[in-house]
Amino acid sequence: MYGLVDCNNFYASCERIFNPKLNKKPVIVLSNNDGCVIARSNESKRIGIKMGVPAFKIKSIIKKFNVRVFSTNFALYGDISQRVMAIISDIIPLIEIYSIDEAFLDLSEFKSEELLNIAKNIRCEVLKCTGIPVSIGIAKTKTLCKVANHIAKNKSKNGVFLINDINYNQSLENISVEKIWGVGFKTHLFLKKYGIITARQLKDCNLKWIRSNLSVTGERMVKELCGISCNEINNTSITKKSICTSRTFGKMITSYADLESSIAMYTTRCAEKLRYQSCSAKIAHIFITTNPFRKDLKQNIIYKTIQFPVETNDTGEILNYILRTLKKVYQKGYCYKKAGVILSGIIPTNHVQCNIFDKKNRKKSKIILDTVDSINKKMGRDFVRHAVQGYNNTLKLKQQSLSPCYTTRWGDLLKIYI
DNA sequence: TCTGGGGTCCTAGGACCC
DNA sequence: TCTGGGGTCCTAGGACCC
Repeated sequence: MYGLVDCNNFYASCERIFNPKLNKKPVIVLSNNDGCVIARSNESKRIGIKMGVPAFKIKSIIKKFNVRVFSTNFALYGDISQRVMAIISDIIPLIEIYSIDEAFLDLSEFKSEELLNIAKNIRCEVLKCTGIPVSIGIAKTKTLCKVANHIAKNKSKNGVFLINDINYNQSLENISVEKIWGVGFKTHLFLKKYGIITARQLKDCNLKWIRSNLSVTGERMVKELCGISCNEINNTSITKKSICTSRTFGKMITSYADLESSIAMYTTRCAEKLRYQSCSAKIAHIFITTNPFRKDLKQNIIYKTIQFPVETNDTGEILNYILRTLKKVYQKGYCYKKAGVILSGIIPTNHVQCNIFDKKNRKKSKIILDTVDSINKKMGRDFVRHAVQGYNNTLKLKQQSLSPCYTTRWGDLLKIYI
């Protein structure tokens, strides 16, 4: 048996921990630049605020219902997430951290009659130690756990639900197919065309037909709905196969210098992430796009791939390749709105095969990189930086409603007056 | 005025090999 | 008239996830 712990309205719940005045009030959290809604408390869902809607389109609702609005505070959410995961790990030895607010549990070692009590215990502990409410679904496969979790979020279930032989068919009957893990926009349209509306109908589909129309991923999904596990707990690999840093700019950018310093910053972040997982990359992609919502402006998308001669995680070296390419592909006369850097072809640094013509002293640069990383860790991000990154404040994110970093910054520590 | 960021996996088709 | 058979590797693009 598997379990799935899912934090309820995670970002909104994080904002409430240190600000109990927000309890029972509608809360929303916005994406970067305070653009779109990316988290909603139950109260916000009830007044009709949809996921992903641009903030400027719901101004009147925010005012009318006095919705509490927050900019994203990833330092806070990331730290709270680690605490939640640590508590779950203390109770269940084998877990897979699936996302910032979800973890799958391997429950195969436990007796079936214990399962509900274990889940209730996890719920209590997480709430007591972090203030985050969670829901837990238990079932034979991960996909069914997702269904169980969905049901657990129903008020009458008290946050815990187990799918067993008795309630199995009924549970699938009551859930529509687009809620199933792995059914997205396109698949939903396809299934609808054939009259497949409920999860139970999907479960009863012919596997060969599913395979030929929805490929092996669809086949696995349906098997999982039938209770055949195709997706084990994976707690091994934390190394990423691609690493991306991209941002939408607060203001549109026209100058090459601004573009260059932003690309330099994304490159720096990517290289840091790469070193953090002790890996090196062979390929970089850069992209720069104009604002697709501004139909009145000329549109342009630049996308370029760069191969390095040897895999590397050296910020300076990668910057060199990327900025030289940027200079070549940059086109004047457009208002750019978004840019990013992606690194791929990632392997562990100790697997890197040297190039006979490689002139770089890699031992020396490793010492420099380690030193820079350790200084920046102690003194704060970008304390030591490449000059090309600049100190340009016009590239800063718009974050008008940022809450304090209660748990990660000394200056933001909560003060209590008695 | 204003519209996020970061990932994974699969497949088809091209280029190549003997 | 008629033009084989069996592979691998790579990449772009699609679909999905949070």
